[in-house]
Amino acid sequence: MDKQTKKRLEADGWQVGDAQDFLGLADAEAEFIEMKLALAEDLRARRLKRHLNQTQVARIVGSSQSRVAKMEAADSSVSIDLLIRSLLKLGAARADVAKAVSAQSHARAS
Amino acid sequence: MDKQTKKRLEADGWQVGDAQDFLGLADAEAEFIEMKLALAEDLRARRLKRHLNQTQVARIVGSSQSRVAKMEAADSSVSIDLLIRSLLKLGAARADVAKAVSAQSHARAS
DNA sequence: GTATGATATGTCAGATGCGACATACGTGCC
DNA sequence: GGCACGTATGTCGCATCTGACATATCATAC
Repeated sequence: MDKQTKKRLEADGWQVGDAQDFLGLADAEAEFIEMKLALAEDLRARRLKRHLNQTQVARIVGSSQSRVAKMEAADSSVSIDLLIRSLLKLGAARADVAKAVSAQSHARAS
Repeated sequence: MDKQTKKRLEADGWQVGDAQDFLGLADAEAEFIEMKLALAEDLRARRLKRHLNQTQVARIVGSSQSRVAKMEAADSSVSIDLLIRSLLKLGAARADVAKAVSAQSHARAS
C-alpha cells in the first residue's frame, strides 16, 4: 500500500496500521460464504443419512420444503442463523456445528 | 411418551420414532443461545486484546458503537450472522470461529 | 405417454435484523 | 461540582430474511 493511499484511508478513519483488518475485508466475505456452503452441505448430509426428504425436514425444523431446498443450496436468501438453527433441531450438537464451520466445502469453486 | 400422544403426533406429521427431534426442540434454542453468547464473548475478548474501543471496532466492521455493544451483550436483536461476519472482519479465521462456536460460554446461567 | 414423488426456482407479505442517532449510565480526573 | 471517555439502552426507518405458496424440473415406474 503506497503512502498516498494510506494517508487517505487514515483520513477516512481506517485503522491502517493494523493491516489485517483492511486486507481482510474481501476475504472475510469469502470465508463467510465458504462457511455457509459447509453448513449447507452438512445439513443435506444429515438429512440423507436419515433417509428423510426435504418436506420431512421442513416439518422438523418448522419451515417449508422450498426453504429447505434453498438452505441446502446455500441460497443467498438463507442466513447462517437459519442453517445453524436447523442443524440443531436435527439433533446436531454444538461440536458438530463447529466441525462444519471449519470444514472445507466440497462445492466447486465459482 | 404414552401411546396416545405418540399417535396424535404422528397424525400431525411428526417423526416420533426419531426421538431426538421432538425432545430437542427446546434444547436446540438453548444451544443456539449458548453459541451466541460464546461468539459474543469471543468478540469482546478480541477487541480487548487489541486495546480497541467499541467505536473503533464499529468502524472496522462497518457498524456503529451501539450495535457493537449489543453484539457483545448477545442482544436478541443481533444475529449469529452479524457476530460471525464481525469476527471474520476482525481477522479471525474460520477455525477460530469454530472454536468459539463449540466453546462453553462463561456467562452466568439465567 | 403420464402419473407420482422428490427437488428446485420464483414470488410475496409479514417478520426480523440492521446502522444510525439520541441519550443514559458509569468512572476517572481536574 | 463539571468534563471527557467509554459503554449501555431505546427507538426508528429501511433492508434483509422467512415461511408459504405456486410452479417448474427431473427422475422412476407403469
